[in-house]
Amino acid sequence: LIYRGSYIINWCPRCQTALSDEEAPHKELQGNLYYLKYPFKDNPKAFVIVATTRPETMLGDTAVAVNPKDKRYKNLIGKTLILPLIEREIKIIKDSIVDMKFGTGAVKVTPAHDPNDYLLGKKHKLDFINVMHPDARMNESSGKYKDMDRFKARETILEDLREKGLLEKIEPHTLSAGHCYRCHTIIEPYLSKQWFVKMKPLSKPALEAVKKGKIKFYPQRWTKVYLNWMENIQDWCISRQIWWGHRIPVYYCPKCQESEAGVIVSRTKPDKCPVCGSGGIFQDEDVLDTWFSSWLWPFATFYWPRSSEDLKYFYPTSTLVTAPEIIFFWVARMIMAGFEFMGKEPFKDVYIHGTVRDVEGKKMSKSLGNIIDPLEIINEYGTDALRFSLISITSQGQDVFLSKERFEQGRNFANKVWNASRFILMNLDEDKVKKDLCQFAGQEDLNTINRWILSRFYSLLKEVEKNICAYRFNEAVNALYSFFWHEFCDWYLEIIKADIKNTRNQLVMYKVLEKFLRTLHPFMPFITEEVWQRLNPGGDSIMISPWPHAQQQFIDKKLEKQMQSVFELVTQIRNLRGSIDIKPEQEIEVSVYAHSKEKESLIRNNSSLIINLAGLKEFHLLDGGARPRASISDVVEDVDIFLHFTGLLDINKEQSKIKDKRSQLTKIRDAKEARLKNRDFLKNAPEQIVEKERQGIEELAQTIKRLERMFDELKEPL
RNA sequence: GGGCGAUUAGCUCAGCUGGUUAGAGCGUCUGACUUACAUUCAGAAGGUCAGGGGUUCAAGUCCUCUAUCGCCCACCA
Repeated sequence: LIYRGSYIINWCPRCQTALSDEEAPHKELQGNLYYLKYPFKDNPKAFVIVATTRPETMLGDTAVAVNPKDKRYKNLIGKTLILPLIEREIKIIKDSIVDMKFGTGAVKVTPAHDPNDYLLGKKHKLDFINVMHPDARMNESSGKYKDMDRFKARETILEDLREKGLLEKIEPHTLSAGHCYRCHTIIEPYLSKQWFVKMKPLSKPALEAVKKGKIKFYPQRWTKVYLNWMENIQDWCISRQIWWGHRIPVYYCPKCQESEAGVIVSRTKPDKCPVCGSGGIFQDEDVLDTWFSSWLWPFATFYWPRSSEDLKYFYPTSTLVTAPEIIFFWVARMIMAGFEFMGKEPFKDVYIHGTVRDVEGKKMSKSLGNIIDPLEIINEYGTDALRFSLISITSQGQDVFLSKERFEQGRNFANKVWNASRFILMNLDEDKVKKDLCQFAGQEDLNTINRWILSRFYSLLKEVEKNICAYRFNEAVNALYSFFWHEFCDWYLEIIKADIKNTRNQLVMYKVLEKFLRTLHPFMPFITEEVWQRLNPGGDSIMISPWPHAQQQFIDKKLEKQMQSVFELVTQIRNLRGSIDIKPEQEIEVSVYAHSKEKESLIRNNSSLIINLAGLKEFHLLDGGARPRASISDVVEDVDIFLHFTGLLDINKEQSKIKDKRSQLTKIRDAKEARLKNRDFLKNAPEQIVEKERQGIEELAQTIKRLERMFDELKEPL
């Protein structure tokens, strides 16, 4: 599969090494198209005009090519031209590769300096004249331009041609040229003897594997990019004229090196030439492309080619995580090497993450200098904050535009975790928490709030697991964040605070924190470890503690829903209180009327919780009848809320609030009704959906009625 | 010349197989130094989901076209 030969390769004149196509990315350049006149040998007054973007290469021209179908040149094929400045005789040849529409339809052919021209040169047996030194100065084949830099030579040549009247015109032209990935110098297509790998045979199993789904890309869209590259794969130039790398294991006999037998592939240096017996053997000076070493990574890291337990165990691996630009360099090649050397794919999943860009959208890189230094972020915001924030803003391989403010959220969350943990540690009675949680699986022993937080935790755990498996790390992290902050801290800890020494509360707050830490640990390793050590002094590291087991028996979706509606009730009471500027420390009296028995008992069971959270002095559960006197009111779901108010009340203001809410709900109801009526909704929709829709409308209608009643009643009792 | 991504609240972005009144963080506004946390707490305001057309009982989500921005690939001299 490996061969050596002279071909046009990407040559960096600054690094003075060959490069693979992947190492010479094309970039657009604002250049010119130069039209040069090449006179006929038998009639120096007549010309063929050729167009080129690199006039300096004309010194190496060995033909001019035209399309055989091109009427303009039909009669000129086979005629001889005089190459200006060099005064070389060159022929006009025909080839269908020539695009009649580009330039003048006649193209100068420089077989040693252009890949297409190289092919033409081979095909038409033209001379290959290299006109440049390896550093892109013109060489001895360039006549008077010898030793001039390629761009200086370009200018000079153009001047000389203009002087001779051989420069027809110059047109602005955008072109794209390869640039050295390392130093950004414009690549010179250069004829050079290098080592290559034949890629077609290698690509076959690598294509199959992805097509058949043995290897999957996440996000899926990269599959197409991979397949497209693999299908159009070109042979790989693997020799480099640089110092660092694996030296090519090839030895030459100085005398015999031009023949195949004088080129010896060997792990160790041979004593003498197998052909002539000479002892003056020397090793190839070149090294291998770094990726030619790297593509062995999945198995070379496990002692391949020796067999080992590690190799058996770790090959193939499950997931490779990398950046999009690495797909061709590394991923594709590891897959090819995997099949070639191991007979098996090297990994199952390839997760391609996004690129970190600055606020202007430029890729962050050391060479551009637009990086945010991670160490700086760590100093300023913390290591976990850095990690957490990066994960939370990276959704499914989308690029991220990074600025420093992003890390505040991570820092704040770390702070929250720290403080909540501190609070729990401060109040923890150790003898109360060394119990197995499972004995409570039968529940009754636990009150609703404890059952609720356990249900929520295990629901969260399942969600985190699901999202990790789907490579949706941001979703996993956001779920952890909102659970801990907005459920565990905002509601659960606030509620149990009043009775924190209670044995059940102790156990549950401890267990939830402890399990939560383990779940969060992969995303915030340091702070979770620190808290963990304080929670289990002298115990093992959280790193080696098992991932929590999702205890399905604690999950109670109905309870979760019920508690949510209790919390909404509390929020609504706080809202009412806020709307009339009651001081927080002032306790208030609230009555509620539930429109269903179920809701009524739910509220009754949680009344002390409601009283505490809403800061109530008195709380009444009404059983219908008249509206309490001197009160403002609101509705939430199927509950009417009345806040007793003994001071002044701006009736107009209250009425207009109710009116606003009424019109808002009416709008929604109308829209729903219209949808239900307009089309024959009932005919084709699943019965469930229709029923749900109807219920929704019915509920809205009732709420609106209640609001109207409140509106009317508001003036009377006062 | 091909291919891909983006367009959703003032800003930065989530929204997985179409299904309650589209979410978060920041910012803004109102209130609170309530002994875990002011890197905090309790509330509020803010969106014709880039635009046109289509499929569907139902579209931010599917199809199609257009616009703007960005990226990748390609041997047009």
